[in-house]
Amino acid sequence: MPRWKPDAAERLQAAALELFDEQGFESTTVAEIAQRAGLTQRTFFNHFTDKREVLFILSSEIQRAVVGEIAACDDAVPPLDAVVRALEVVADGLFEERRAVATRRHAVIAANPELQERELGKNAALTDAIAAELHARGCDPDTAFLAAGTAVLAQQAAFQRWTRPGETRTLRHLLSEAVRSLGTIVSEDPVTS
Amino acid sequence: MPRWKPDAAERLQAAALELFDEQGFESTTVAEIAQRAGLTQRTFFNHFTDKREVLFILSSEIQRAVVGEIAACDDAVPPLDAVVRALEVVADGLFEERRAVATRRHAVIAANPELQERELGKNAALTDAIAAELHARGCDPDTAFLAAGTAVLAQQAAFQRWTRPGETRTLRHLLSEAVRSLGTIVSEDPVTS
DNA sequence: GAAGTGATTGCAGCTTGTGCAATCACTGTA
DNA sequence: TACAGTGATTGCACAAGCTGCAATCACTTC
Repeated sequence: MPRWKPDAAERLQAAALELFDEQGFESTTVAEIAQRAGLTQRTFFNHFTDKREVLFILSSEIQRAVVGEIAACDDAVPPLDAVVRALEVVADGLFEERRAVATRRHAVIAANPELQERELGKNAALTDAIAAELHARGCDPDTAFLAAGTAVLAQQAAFQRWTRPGETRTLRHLLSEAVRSLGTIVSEDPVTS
Repeated sequence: MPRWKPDAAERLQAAALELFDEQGFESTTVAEIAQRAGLTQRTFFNHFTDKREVLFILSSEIQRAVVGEIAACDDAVPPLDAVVRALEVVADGLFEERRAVATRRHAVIAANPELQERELGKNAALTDAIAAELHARGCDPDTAFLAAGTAVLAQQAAFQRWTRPGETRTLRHLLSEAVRSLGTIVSEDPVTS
């Protein structure tokens, strides 16, 4: 018998998601979360830098996956296309099987401004990481940032839809739909054409 | 003689900007800021909901201005173009004359993750407000979000450059340049063409 | 002259988050 | 078997952010 039950971080995340769902983020204390996971407040802060971070366990893995896919992509592929393809692969590999949890989590985040800000921060970090990778592939920094930002924007729109109750299409499908819409929107703009 | 010195919020903002610049955001306490402004911590929290908010006095005004410009725009103008034109007008009307302060403020924000998250939150709020206005003009919600997000992304890229030391071009100029780059990036993408 | 307004303040209290030292089952080594 | 080392967990003390409530007091209004 191990000294401690395993998967402390996962247990904390599950407890947090339940409590935020039941009572809301603000009126849930870290002590409560830890208690439901059979741990203490101090231990919570050993695993997560702050209360919000408990809902973002996966983001570093997602970021690594996306950047890796871009790096593996042929250099001839234009920047935006490279990023979109990477996001599609990751959508299939990491998101699709987690749709149920992702939807609950998304509802919790949507209900609280602090959590929304943290999610925006994670998206920005993803954008910067993508831009850095594009830069490493030879893109100039400004183009890299715009291409990364455009792709993440499409991802955001697709994710929004993907977590709507009643929506059954895959994230990959919604993503390429969003990218197509973007093409229309930008090409209709007199300044760009 | 008035009972209290006027412009408490502005004084607090000036004091905060100085202190954050001198010592950093984290190692500056709200009590310190209030003291330098000749007030107390309690009064600080009467004016601002939290410590970060003191650097974002103008954002509500900016948001109102942008939305107003879009509303005043001819309905025949396509969505992205309408938003970009509005951002250009506001760039001239609210930003250009504040370049010096904006640059100091931007440096402070860039140095602290919490402040960056708050700025992302403000940009997201702006995006949502723009999308709502586009929707009111007849856009479907998804197109509205993508058009708003694209414009704000360009604004972000332009603002980034505008606050770089040595950069002398106007924000309006940098903004239309960013929009043009976006056009190139998106039109080079096989998926959208 | 009396009553009302509103920006400011003090204070008590809760929560978040950190530093530091201690615990204690498990592991590897002599 | 003995014994030192590792590492996840914990308690405690404490700084700082933030809130609710009641009080102050110059200025305004009737």
